[in-house]
Amino acid sequence: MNTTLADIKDNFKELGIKSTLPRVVIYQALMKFTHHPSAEEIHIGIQKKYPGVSLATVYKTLDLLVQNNLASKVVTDEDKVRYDPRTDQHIHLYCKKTNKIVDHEDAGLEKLIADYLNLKGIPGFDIHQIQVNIKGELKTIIKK
Amino acid sequence: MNTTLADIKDNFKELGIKSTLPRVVIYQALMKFTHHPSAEEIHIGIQKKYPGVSLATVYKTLDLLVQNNLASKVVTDEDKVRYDPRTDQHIHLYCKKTNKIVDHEDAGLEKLIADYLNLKGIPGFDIHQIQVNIKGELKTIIKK
DNA sequence: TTCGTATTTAAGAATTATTATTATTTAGAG
DNA sequence: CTCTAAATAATAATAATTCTTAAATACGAA
Ligand SMILES: [Mn+2]
Ligand SMILES: [Mn+2]
Ligand SMILES: [Zn+2]
Ligand SMILES: [Zn+2]
Repeated sequence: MNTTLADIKDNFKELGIKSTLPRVVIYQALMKFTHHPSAEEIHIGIQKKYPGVSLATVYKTLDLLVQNNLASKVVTDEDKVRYDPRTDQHIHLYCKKTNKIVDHEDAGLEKLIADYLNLKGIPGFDIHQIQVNIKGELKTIIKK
Repeated sequence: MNTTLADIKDNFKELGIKSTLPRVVIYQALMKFTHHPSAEEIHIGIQKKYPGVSLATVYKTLDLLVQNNLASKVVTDEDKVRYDPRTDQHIHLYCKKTNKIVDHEDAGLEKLIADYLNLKGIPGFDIHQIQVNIKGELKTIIKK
């Protein structure tokens, strides 16, 4: 993963994005979360180490990342957008209990769907992206 | 479809919902739209025939419908919720061009996914609902 | 290494979808 | 037809996000 400070700076430079501390910190924080944080969560998350970064900057930076394909938006039925450090297609599990959204890898299922739709298509519709969201509950794992 | 005024009133009565003109009108409007309207669209849509219904009532009624399983919420990456007069599982096509969201019937695909997940399951996760959203563009149909 | 400048930032105001409050109206049980 | 709990309209409040602007900063050029 391009997760070190130097990597991120290179990453930004390649895209012609000015490398500022707030941006690096926000991007790192986004990558650290596993449950797809909101802008506010990221803002809170960076407070300890980097106080003073404004919430507006968090929003603008997240937008910038999305625009440059370094992140994507994830919508929920709450009134806040959440962010994903991945931009490739993958399945999301939405936990109704914890409100966590976690990634789920299932290449088999994704291929099944893609093949089916490649073959059959959708009349009158040009497919760009297929999203599979699975709602349910994360089970509490009992370690014995 | 239970779409006549009498049907809707019966429908409401069965659920113990008081049958008021605003509610009937809002519910009818929701069913008439095919592209999954926002509360505001519904509010505007009913103005001509039934002016004076407040936007707050539209919101409250839509919530009531959702609570009683007569409608469901549909989220998008815009900051407004849209509503669906269906509550059964079905596929949505999101048109990036027109912002329309249209239903797509494909029992074959839904069964394919359901069977696959029934068999394989998702470790550590209790599946309640599977949502398939397909983003892309509605093709302009050229009638000759 | 400086500069110079276009870009970015922090702060706070503004916007916008949605929800809450409350006085008034109304559905519908009796 | 009356009575009353529930619904409505009007409007204020809330909360996520965006906008505005003056001050700070990155970074290419000198
Ligand atoms: Mn909102
Ligand atoms: Mn909002
Ligand atoms: Zn993800
Ligand atoms: Zn639908």
